[in-house]
Amino acid sequence: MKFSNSIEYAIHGLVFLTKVPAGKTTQITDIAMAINVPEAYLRKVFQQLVRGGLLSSQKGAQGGFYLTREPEGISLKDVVEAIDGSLPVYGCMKDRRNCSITEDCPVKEAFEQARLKMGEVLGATSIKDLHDDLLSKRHVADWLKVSA
Amino acid sequence: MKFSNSIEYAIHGLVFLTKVPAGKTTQITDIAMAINVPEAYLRKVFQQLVRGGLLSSQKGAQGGFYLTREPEGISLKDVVEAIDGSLPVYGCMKDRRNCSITEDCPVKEAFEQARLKMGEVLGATSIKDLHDDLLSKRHVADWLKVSA
DNA sequence: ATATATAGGACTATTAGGATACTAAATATC
DNA sequence: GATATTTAGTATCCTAATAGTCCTATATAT
Repeated sequence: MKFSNSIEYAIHGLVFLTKVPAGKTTQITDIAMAINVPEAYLRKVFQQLVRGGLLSSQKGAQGGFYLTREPEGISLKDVVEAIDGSLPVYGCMKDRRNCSITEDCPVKEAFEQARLKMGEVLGATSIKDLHDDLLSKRHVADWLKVSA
Repeated sequence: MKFSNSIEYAIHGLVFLTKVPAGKTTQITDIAMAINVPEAYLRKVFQQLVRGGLLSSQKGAQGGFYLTREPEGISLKDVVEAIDGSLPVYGCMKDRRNCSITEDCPVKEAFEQARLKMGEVLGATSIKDLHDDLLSKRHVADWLKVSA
């Protein structure tokens, strides 16, 4: 069980856009090249982020993508939910078993609690945090090379 | 992103075994019938639980499965790890991108923190808790029917 | 008008999970 | 010790999800 590649691509794409002056658009070709992921696939991922409200886009000449909100307002939880739909869920198979528990199932509740905790942590980390951390930790070596 | 069916089958199988007197073995056929899941598949799931040390098995006539530890010593985290190998992981694709961060990647750290929190919660709930909850909540209706 | 860029759908490939079937090995019991 | 019983282990199939590509439609700045 792991978080999808799409999530990683999305995060890196968003961190990259943090460096772009507000109001300016960036084309998918440039972003894909900068973070070194397949362009056609990143386009798909970015479409999901637009639908999720994290990005806005402009069609046509001189168009491209830009952040809808400030990077400090975009949490990792937002990204995961925009891409995967939700944090890891306990999917009860009650119809396949002969189980009549219609509510307050303790199994489901335990997993739900865990999911909420996870959400709290991911919700507390923003794209801006990641961007700043990356710089401050001086992994500047080729991070800047790819993202500046 | 969801927890696998195998995990649910494992949990219900383990809760069922909680009702069996210590030292007594139960055959997979009976367990599968009781919790209403495919026998051949449950056998495979139980093999994973044996390898994970949660169950022991005895071959031959009058053989079967039995809990290795007391049910209060088996947490949901143990079950998830025995089946899925680990709680949800952030799988970094650094080799596909040109990224040279070898340690302390903030993205990875954030997901790792979330994973640990989730582990804490799941680690705090035991198979016995679930069993007792199910009884006390009086969903006895057909839960007892299938598990007694 | 036209060049340029995203939107969106169709499509393929690869991988993981769910499920089954069959063979080998262990053991209680007679 | 022979045998019936029962789990272990493996090989296989099916299905669904993820990863990734490509082509066409649509919007827009110039």
